[in-house]
Amino acid sequence: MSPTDGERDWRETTVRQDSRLSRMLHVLIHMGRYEEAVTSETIAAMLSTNPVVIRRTMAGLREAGYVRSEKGHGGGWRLALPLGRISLLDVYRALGEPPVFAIGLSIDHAGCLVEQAVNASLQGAMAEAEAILVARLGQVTLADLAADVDRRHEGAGCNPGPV
Amino acid sequence: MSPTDGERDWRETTVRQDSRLSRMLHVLIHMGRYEEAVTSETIAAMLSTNPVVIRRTMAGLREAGYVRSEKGHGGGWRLALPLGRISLLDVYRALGEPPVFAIGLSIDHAGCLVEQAVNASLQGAMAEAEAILVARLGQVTLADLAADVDRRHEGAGCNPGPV
DNA sequence: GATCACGTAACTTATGTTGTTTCGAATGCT
DNA sequence: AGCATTCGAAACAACATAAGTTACGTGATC
Repeated sequence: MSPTDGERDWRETTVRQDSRLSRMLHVLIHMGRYEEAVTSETIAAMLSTNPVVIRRTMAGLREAGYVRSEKGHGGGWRLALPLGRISLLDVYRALGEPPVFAIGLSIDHAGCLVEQAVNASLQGAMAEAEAILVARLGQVTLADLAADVDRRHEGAGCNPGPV
Repeated sequence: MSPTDGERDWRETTVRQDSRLSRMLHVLIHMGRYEEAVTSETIAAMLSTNPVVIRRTMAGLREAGYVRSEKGHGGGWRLALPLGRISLLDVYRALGEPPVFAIGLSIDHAGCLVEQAVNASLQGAMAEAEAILVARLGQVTLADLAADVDRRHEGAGCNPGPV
């Protein structure tokens, strides 16, 4: 019965909910508190994950010029810019602008006017929502968040290792 | 924390990009053009998918009172309300309010002030974006979309089966 | 009662972040 | 020079969930 056997043009993309932005912001703000280089291992312990995951994710930030990495003794990661020069939007973009929405459009029937109308409406709403999100992310710098932290309590931080 | 009681929880979960909303809107508008019952099989052919997927997805719409299903000869799915009485938001909610965002928060370290500040900022931005999205979805009815279709072209529709 | 069509359960598929291991390359200390 | 440290990158498994599929039961119509 299956109407279209060969047709696989489903443009379906799976998107695991992506916590890279949240995690990298966390890391960068911590880095802003210390001048010394931080190793991937230390950061991984901080986030309860693996050093390789850290390197993989921070690679985008390095290419965008927000952090630098150094090998060998005393090496690790350092901020390349002050926190005030990095917005949440900058980090988001450095991560490759991962998909914002978990809601997708079905584009099976490009010629169907109903689908066109549906998708145009949904797309418009999502574009507007994304514009708001991007605008807000662009207005907040990492320094702003660091100040929030100071406002919440003096000097407390995350311990490396599990909570 | 817990800014709002009904607030979505941003736990780390995998989320495949969800085209159910788009697809159901598509189906409902088509149903608005015919008075007769439409079988899951016909709808499935229309969307190049499986009847069971249709039943599974439409179950939410039925429970919410937007469609009715009848078994046996001449059975199938019918609208329970005129298109003008159903907003895109209604459909979204009938589907169980699936996750809007593919961006998640890391909540590994509930006691970490940095994480709290990061998540509060991200959550605020996402909540605002979601509010915009919900507002827009609530303003558009299925009848509005059907009118868009008429405006684009007279009477053309999707043929059951592949495009 | 035979057929049609939905209802539901159970299983498989597909996809991308994440987790992990492993090797190589570059850096710095002894 | 030799060696420990640390990043870089490739390769693979794990995980979660919408979508796809199969199978069987239930109820309505002819």
